[in-house]
Amino acid sequence: MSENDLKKEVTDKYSLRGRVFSRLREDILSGKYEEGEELREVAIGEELGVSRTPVREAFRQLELEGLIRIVPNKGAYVTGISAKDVKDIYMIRSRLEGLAARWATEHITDEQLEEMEENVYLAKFHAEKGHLEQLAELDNRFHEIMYEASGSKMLEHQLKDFHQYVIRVRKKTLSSARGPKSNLEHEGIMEAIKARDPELSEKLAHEHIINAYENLVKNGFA
Amino acid sequence: MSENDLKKEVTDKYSLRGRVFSRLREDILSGKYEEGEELREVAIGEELGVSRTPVREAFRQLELEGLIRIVPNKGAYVTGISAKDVKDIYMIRSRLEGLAARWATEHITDEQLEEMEENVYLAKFHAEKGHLEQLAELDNRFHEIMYEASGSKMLEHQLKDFHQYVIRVRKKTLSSARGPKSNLEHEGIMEAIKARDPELSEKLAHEHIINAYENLVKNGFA
DNA sequence: AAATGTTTGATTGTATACAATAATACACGA
DNA sequence: TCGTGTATTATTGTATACAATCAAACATTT
Repeated sequence: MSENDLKKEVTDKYSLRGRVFSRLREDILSGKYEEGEELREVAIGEELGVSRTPVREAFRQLELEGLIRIVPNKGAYVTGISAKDVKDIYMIRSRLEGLAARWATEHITDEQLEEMEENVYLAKFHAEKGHLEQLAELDNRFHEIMYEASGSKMLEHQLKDFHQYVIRVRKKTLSSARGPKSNLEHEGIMEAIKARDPELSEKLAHEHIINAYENLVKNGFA
Repeated sequence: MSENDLKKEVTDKYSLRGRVFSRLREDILSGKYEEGEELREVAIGEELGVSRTPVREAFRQLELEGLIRIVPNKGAYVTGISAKDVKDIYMIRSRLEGLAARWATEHITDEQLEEMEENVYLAKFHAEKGHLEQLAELDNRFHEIMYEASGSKMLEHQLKDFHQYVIRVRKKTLSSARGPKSNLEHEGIMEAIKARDPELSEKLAHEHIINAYENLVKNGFA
């Protein structure tokens, strides 16, 4: 590996620690554990059939990922996300997604561009049919394609990190009917990328996230 | 604590793990350990007088912070920073510093503004005298003030994270003679904040980081 | 009854023993 | 000599035992 990520992906799926980490992350994001709930080392260990050691190491990582909060000598608690946190995340994302779009404009490959076009086209279809599930799936994928096309592991990692929180937030809100409008905006971003206009693609991607946030607020996010 | 940080600061200075973590981070950032150097659990433990357990837990955190890279069943290696990483970091920072300046414009307190003015004033003095050490110190502090003034723990945490890398990079380059120009730009940002012009302050802070990067390149950063 | 001290149990923090893995050195045969 | 297989050793991965800490229940004193 010539180019090493600064923030390494936690991909050690075959160690117990890695499995505990992935599993706990999933469970927290899916809402299995409530906000503020206390996670006990032995209980988690027994549930997953491992000792406390790998559980503790996974805890340390989850703490740094921001999913749990460890109080020394007390315990580990699932962190909550405040309304302000959500706003901050979306505003930060808006800037970084803008940057990703700019870089994608400069580095996207033909294959990636093709997948993007396919994505937008397919989304249009599902929007007409009212398939919200598939629409959400395609929405996520569109952004991932853009991250990958940016050609920056650093930025990709940052944005994927934030995406975790977005997923958690979405769980708390009704899946809105923004799908079609969102897809239209995707199309605009894509066209700007195709036109090799970094200025425009950055601007549109930026606005896209702002719009998503405003939609969230309008839909009564607490 | 009503508002909880999403990404928790690692502040557990009184546990062995916390001390190992802080110490290793310092040593890596200061350059005591070279890029690619392998860190062995027992060796580190012996050096700090602790067993492997706290060392391992600290390793997991350092891995997520991106300072080391853990290869399963092999070892922990100090990560390197490529020229592209540096560029990516500066570009990402440029956007986030812009956002921080915007928010600072909206949320800065009188005390913070006063410290900022003092900072710029003092820096001007040291610039004239050619005190590079103090100038660099004040430079760092200026940005920290802005992070704090942004009123966003999320953003503050992100930017402080990146700052780590900036420090490492600076170690590798001659301390440039950019100090005075940098301070002039700080003054501009501050004036925009004072004038309550978020648009302008974001733009200036953004450009400030771009300039810093270009200076880095000009000064022959590899 | 209120406040304070004490005991007890549960939980985390750390050290250490043992298992699994990987790299190295070496022996052996083609 | 080269390549392959095997033994050895060092290192990480995991489990467990013990120490330190905290919280809650209980007792004691005023």
